[in-house]
Order: sequence, then C-alpha cells, then structure tokens
Amino acid sequence: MKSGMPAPDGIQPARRATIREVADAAGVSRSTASRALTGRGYVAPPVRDRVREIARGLGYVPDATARHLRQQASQSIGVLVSDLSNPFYAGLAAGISQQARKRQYTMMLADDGGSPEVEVEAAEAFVALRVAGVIVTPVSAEVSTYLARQQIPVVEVDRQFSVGVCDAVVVDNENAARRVIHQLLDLGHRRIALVIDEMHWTTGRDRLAGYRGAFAAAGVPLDDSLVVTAGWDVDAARIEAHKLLSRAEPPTAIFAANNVLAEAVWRAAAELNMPIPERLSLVSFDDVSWMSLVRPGVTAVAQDPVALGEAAISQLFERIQSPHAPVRTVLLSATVAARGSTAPPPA
Amino acid sequence: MKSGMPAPDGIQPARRATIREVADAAGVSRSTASRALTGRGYVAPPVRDRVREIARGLGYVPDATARHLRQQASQSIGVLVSDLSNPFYAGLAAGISQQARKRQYTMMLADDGGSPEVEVEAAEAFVALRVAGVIVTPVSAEVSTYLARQQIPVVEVDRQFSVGVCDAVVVDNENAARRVIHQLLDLGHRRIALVIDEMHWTTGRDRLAGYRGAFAAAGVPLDDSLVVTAGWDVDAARIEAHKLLSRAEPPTAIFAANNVLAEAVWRAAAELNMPIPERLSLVSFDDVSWMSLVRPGVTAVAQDPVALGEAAISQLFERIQSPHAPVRTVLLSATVAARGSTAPPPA
DNA sequence: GCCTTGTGTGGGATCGATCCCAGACAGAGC
DNA sequence: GCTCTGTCTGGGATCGATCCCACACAAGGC
Repeated sequence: MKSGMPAPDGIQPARRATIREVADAAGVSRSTASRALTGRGYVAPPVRDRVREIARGLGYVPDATARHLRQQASQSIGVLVSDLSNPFYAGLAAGISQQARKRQYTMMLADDGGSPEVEVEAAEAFVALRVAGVIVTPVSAEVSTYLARQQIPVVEVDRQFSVGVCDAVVVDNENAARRVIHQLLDLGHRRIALVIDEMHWTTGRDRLAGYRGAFAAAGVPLDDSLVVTAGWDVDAARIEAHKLLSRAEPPTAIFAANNVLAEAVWRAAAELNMPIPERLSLVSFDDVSWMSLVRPGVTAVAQDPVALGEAAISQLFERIQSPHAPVRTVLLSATVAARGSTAPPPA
Repeated sequence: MKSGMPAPDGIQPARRATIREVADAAGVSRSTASRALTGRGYVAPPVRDRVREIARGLGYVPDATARHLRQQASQSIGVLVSDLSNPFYAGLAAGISQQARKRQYTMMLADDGGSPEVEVEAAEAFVALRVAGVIVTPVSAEVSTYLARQQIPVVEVDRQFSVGVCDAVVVDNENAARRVIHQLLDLGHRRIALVIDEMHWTTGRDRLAGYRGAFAAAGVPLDDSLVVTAGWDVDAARIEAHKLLSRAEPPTAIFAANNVLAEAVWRAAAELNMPIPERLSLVSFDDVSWMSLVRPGVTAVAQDPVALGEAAISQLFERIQSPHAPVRTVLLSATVAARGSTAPPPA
C-alpha cells in the first residue's frame, strides 16, 4: 500500500523524489547515488552521469533539512534587524543577501521592530533552525550573549552591545559626528542642537561624544538644553523638533542623529516656514535617497549600508571558519556628503 | 569516549543539548520527554513540569531541522523579491515578516536583483529547504510553475505571471492609472507622457492600459511617442527623461510608472530647471516617503506595500490549509495621494 | 601465486525529534 | 479473581541524506 498508489492529482507524483528513488531508478545504491550527486568519493564517470541524468529527470532536489541534520551544519544564516521599512536596515539586508547568495547560503530574516523581547524570540527561532551564524543590529545585550552561549557565531552591526563577547562591524560614529559639528562651528554656528533617539547605545553615545568633542576642541561652551532626545517615531520626533525650533532662542543649526530624525526636523522646519539653510542649517547622520532629492539637498554623514552588510557577513564567515580567533571589532569610516543644507548662521 | 569528554572551552558544554540528554537528566525516556515538551499525548503533570524545568536548565532548544524532517512539514516560508533597496519591496518584506512572526513562522528572504536565473536558483534553494510556501514578486513565469510542480504553494505579489497556476495578490493597476490620467486630462493636459519600465508584465501592461483607456474615454488622441520605456536603473531613466523633456515639444505632464522612474523624472526636471508644477506636472505610481518631503509634494498612486505583503501571506496560509481550493487572484485597490505636483499646463 | 595498491560499490549506522504501538499499572465493575 | 477501561511510559521505527567501513575486483610488483 505504501508505494504504487495512484497520484491524487493525476500526472504529478504525489511526493517529492528522494535519493532512494533516484538510486533505484539508476540501479545503484543510495551511497553511490549520494556520491554521484555530491561529487564526494569514488564513482565511475558513466555511473555518475547516469545518476545525475536520472535525478534531473525526476526533478530531484536534495532535502537540505536531512542533509543538515546529518552533517550538523547548515547553509543558512540568520539576520535580525530593527525595521525593514527604514532604508538603512533595508540596505543592510540587501548587502547581506547579495553576499550570502554568492556563497550559496540562504538568509533567514526577521524584523524585531526594535523590541528586545521579539529580538530574543527571533534569536531562539534561529537557534532552533541551527543557523550557521547570525548578524544582528541589537537592541539589547541579551541576544548576542544568548547566541554566543548557544555556540552560534554572531556579528553585531551598526550598534555594539556585547563588546568582547562577539564580533562587531560599526562605523566610526564619534569621528564622523565630530567632523560635521566642526564644520558647523567653522561656519560660525554656536547654538547647534543635537536631535537624537537615545544616548546609551554605542551609536547614540558615540555620536554624542563626537558632538561634545567638537565643541571641546573648539573651546566653545556647550548648552545641554540643545541635546534633545526625540525617540524613534517620525511623528513624535517631528513634534519635539517643532518645540525645539519654537523656543525663544532657537538653534541656528541641527545635527539629526539618524535619517528618521532628519526627516522629522525637515518636516518641522517646513511647517514653521523656516528656510533651510538661511534660517536653519541641517546635517543628518545617515544618508538616504530623499536627501539628494529635496532642495536644498541635505548634508549628511554617508554610511553605506550595503557595504556595512557586506563587511558584516564577511566577518561572520571568518568567524565560522575560525571559531577561536580573537574577537574583533571592525570600524568603518564614513564620508560626508556635502549638500546645500548648511550655511553661516543668520546675522 | 563519547560522553563524559571534557568541554574544550572550560565551563560551556561543547555541544547543544538534545532531547535525549534532557530525558536522561529527568530519568524518563525520549518519548516521554517529547510529549512533555510538545504537549501532545499523555504525560503525568509532575513529570511534565520536571522535564520542562530540566530542559530550561540545560538551555535545550529543539532542533527544528530534525522535527521538520520527521514531520515532513516546515514552519518557514520563502520570500523572493526583486530589490530590497527599493522601499516598495522593503515594505512588502516588512509586512510579510510581521505576519509570519505572528503565526510562528520564520521567513527565508532572497533578493533576486530582477534576474530570472537568480530567481529560479533561489526558488530551488527554497525547495531544498522544504519551505511551507513561497511569496514571490516574479520576473518570469518559470518560478511559479516550477514551485507549483514541486507541490509548493506559491503566491505571486505585485506582478502576475502565472495566471491560473497559482494565487496572486495585485493592485488594480489599470483603474488607478486611468484615474490619475483622467485627472491630468481634466486639468487640461494633452501631451501627457508615460515613463515606464516595461510593458509586458501585468504591472506595465495594466498601467499602460489605464493610460490608454483614460485617453480613449475622453476622446483625446494619443501620441505614441510619449510612451517612453526607460528601464530599471535611476541613472539610465534620468537620461531618458532628460531627452524627453528636451524635445521640441516636451510633454506638459509625466506619469511615472513607479517610484524609481518618478525619482529619475524629478532629477531630470531639476537639472533642466523646469519648475514643477508650473512647467511640468508629475504623477507617480507608487508612493514612497520622499514624495511627501520634497516641495511641491509629488502626487502619487499609493499602494500600501505593507498591506500588500499582509494580504499575500494570508492568501498563502489559506492555500496551505486548503491546497485544492480553486486558484484565486486578490485585487487590491489603490488610493491617490494628491499633492502639489500637478497644475494646469502652461499657457 | 601472493601481497599490495587503487578503484569502485553497497550495507548499515547516524543525525535529533516524533509517533505508533505495546505494555504496565491502577481502579472499577461483575 | 477476572476482565475492562483509562492513564501513563518506553522501545523501536521513521523521516532523507551522508559517511564510515567492509569488500570486490583488477592491475602491478615481487
């Protein structure tokens, strides 16, 4: 009753072909068929060709699930980002996907929406699938330590939570921030606001440090009320920016710590009919496509997300190859895309 | 020699715990442990609790690979898009990811870069992984027929190549295009150009049909030289748009068939110092965030990509549940986000 | 003729979890 | 005391592919 049952849908075989069926059809054993198809071990060339021919004819596709179970190694990696709708994370994923494909790996992708709970849940799913490694833009320290404890190679990208526990690929936030603030100071700005999402993660901390450092280096006193925490949501941030720009003494320049915040500031300035750069200079950390489409273009720190993704995955593969090599943090530098959104402060 | 070996790294166990180890530690058989952990079948409550406790203590995570092999059913779906860097596809993936997570499914994501070969390759990888289903924005008819032949549920999104072979979720391209062209005609435009990527896929074909239909309905003759095929690349399209706008008799309005082409037209108009909407009206199919950031805002057909993704995945799950239900095409309507990029043609 | 080497093939165990089935045991009913 | 039912547990087979090992056979060296 097991074999020989009629296919329920007419022509098509009900089940997918297995290597056993390929072997039987070719008149060889499963072992020989396996060798013929994988190319590992001895097989007489004519036998090899015949087996491959038959496999093709049957539409045989080896079951990666079974193979991975036996080999105790999978050909897929997990990727965990905060928000796919954000072009920065989308670009990151795109870069990783490209490189993964080139190395014959498949990519499991999860979007944690910035929630630490969801992030750990997704990491557990990756462990269950026994992925070869994980790339994560962490929102808590737990993910990486959890994955490391489960012996799964991890690379933190963009932000770094678990220094010393796993590899990381980040951009030189402090340096880039210092450079753009320095430029604004050079233009004559003194009331330069920093609109930021938070200040504890490496991204926020280092961008803030760069901001502070530039003031210190120039010997310019710093007004702490100009550092505004505006959260992650465009609308909430827009309201914060609106308040900031409506102050009695508004800033003459704003440094937005990421593309979402830059969008919020841009919208708030438009609402208040505050011309950029005449009344307000704007610089963004993170260059996304709209910044070169608007007039004036927005000067931005450009951290190529695709390159970041590629660096992360190549670091991940190095880690997979040599699990006991010392932990490493790769620091990428960022460039400044100068556009028209900065000018000397209004007189 | 097999067990009892010292852990190579000191404290940590070298290998991940298996259900066998959990069972041994709890003093029960694997079967009982399995029942305790999955909740299927009889287990005495105290035993169940003890097993679960021990599993937690050992950091046991069941091997999804082994489970799927045994159950012949996986808890992951494959998603295949053309370009993750494009916010439309990114939004689609985001919507799918959200819903997949809610249903405890993991998502395998591949970016085929618009290449049919890569697309089929990726589909094969999905078959190898025995995914429960696939969602694809197809670039050829092969993918869907291949997957259907492999008995894997498929849903085509955005574009439809295999009518009758598999389910699809698409927007009402023709209607939406007709509506916006109708509005341009109403404003008095007669030389309305259509800048499009290609005209054979359902998206291109239907948007073109809507364009033509609006002219026909209004009894306005149509100049075929105003239908411009501009490819997929922003830069190439920008050059085409540049040529189009430099003609002796340039169009007074342009309908860009997607967000990339709209960006190209926008840039070309800026290069030529052609003010929008005074000298040129612009409408885009596909509303992305920059269109509401620029001045004037770009009027666009808004096809919510996240909703599209959600519709696709719910269709996929219906198909997985009832594999023999008749094939279905879900048609979503699109809205028009009216902004400032349209006006009557220059006198 | 015997041993060695190289080439080629097949049997069976294995990966980890699940699931069918047999069977143990307690309590109830007669 | 016996059967019957329901509760609970364990043994072994199973999913599909891989891989170790044994073995068969031919050619070559002594």
